[in-house]
Amino acid sequence: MPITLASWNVNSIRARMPQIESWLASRPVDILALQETKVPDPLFPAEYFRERGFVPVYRGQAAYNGVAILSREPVSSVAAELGPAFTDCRFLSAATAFGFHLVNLYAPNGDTLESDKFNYKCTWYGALLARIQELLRIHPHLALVGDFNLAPADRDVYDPDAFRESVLTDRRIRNFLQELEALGFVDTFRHLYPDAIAYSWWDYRKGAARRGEGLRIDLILLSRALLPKLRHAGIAGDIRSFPRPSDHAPIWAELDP
DNA sequence: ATGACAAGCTTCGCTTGA
Repeated sequence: MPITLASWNVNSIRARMPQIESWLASRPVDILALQETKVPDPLFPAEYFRERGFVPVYRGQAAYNGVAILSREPVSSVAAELGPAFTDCRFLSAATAFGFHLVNLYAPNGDTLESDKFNYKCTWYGALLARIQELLRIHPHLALVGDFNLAPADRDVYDPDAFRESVLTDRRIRNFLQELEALGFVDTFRHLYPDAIAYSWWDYRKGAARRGEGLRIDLILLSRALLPKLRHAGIAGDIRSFPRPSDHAPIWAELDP
């Protein structure tokens, strides 16, 4: 049986419990990384997931950010600190029982190119890159998943001209992905489907999902050592037509055990 | 030039998201 690794920016785990339940029923997963849980740790619905056979690890805060890993098997070496300068909950790494180390990330959006938030996004990505370099030396079988707030190429954007000066497509941000690729990481979906047009996020406004106007900003990257195990990858875009959806779809990859 | 949806907190209005 292949191992299913999935990632989903749920935009509030408490608001999204019905959708999480129905998606997990339609596609059983072995390990699921969540972003934007928007819940402090004491209020995380840990018991709900334990009752359904998951080991939950999570690091959240009120209102914003928040990351979690739900695993069918115990995890170890859990780390949530990216550095003293980063107090927001956007990073969670763990050793899994599925033959790889996992990093779950929720990259800052960056607001506008001129904003302090964009400077923070660049600083954050710099720290992430340093951490990944360290981790990769120790754990060559490394999966890097989450909401990157980064569209790798113009074909990942429904209207590239409209996003030409965007914090999601800016050269400095795309360079961080290229640095990861230089370390040997591969964008699994793009690797399997070089020409596919598929998105993982749609604006809630303007009927963007219905019109097919989205972005592919959620990614599952596998290290060079782990890539030979990749069998399938996909984006569960149909989740967007369900009631009260997240603005992001779950993404998944199947790996050989 | 602007808002449009959605969620949570600052809760009947504001901030943030992407």
